[in-house]
Amino acid sequence: MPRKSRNTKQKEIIQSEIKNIKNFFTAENLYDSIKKKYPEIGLATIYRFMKELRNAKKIYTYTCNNRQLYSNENKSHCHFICEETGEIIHFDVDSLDFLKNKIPGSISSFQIEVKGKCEKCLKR
Amino acid sequence: MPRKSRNTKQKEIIQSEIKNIKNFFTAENLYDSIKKKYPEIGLATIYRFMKELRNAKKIYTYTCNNRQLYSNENKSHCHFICEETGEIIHFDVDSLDFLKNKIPGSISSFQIEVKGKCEKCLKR
DNA sequence: AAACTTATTGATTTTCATTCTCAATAAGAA
DNA sequence: TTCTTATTGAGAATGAAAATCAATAAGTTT
Repeated sequence: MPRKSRNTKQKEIIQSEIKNIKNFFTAENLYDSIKKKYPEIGLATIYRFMKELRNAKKIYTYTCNNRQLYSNENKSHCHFICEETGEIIHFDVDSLDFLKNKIPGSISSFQIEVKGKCEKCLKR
Repeated sequence: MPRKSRNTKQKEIIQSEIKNIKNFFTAENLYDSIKKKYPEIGLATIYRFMKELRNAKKIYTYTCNNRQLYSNENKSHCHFICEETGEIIHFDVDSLDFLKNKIPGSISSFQIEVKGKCEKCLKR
């Protein structure tokens, strides 16, 4: 843990790229899109800086399919996985009432993963 | 995908060991406890058979801390992670109402992960 | 019970996302 | 300009889970 953080070209590049992303993205997603303009960027730098941004609460992180997902606006990530087909369907919950009096602290983000059978499979 | 499944000593051992477990457990947990009585068991066999049991819906699987968790009874797994200390606190939800009309199919299991600041950290 | 087919095993290797290492570079204070 | 040290990028390391494969064994067929 360095005592003082420095502003670098790489951090600017990453942050300005993130600003344009509306949905969830992986480190590889980010790496690929930045590499087009700045081929000299390193994947390790992405991972490192994303961690810094997460600690600074400037982005939110989730896990989907054993991969880390990042988001700069969504404070929740919910998906339904069909156990037959493996299909992933995203959904939203509008209220946090279901967490009321469950959480011993303050909430900054959450994710829900539901497994089951999708409608197509139920009809078969 | 074999056409016909066979009953083996190893499968019996694993299943009878699982029956005694009340909480969530990892493949390593299972491997370690079985190895005491049956040192010849292979870790690959555990992973393989757990997958088979999952597909047969005889156990439920969750992800916690980037590790796969298994359970033979719990149909849900909920935890709260303190972003400051990394402490993990488990909790339960009693009703599935919050998922009503959100899920395009039937639900067999679910997990919730909440991130935030625990009470100790809030007081500091 | 012997022969036969093929599912299963266990040791090992591979995978793949993420983290670590470390020498070289560069931010920004002095 | 010099100096301290945070940051970088390439590549190696990590670790859980999956894949490989020759040897073994389940259980069906004679």
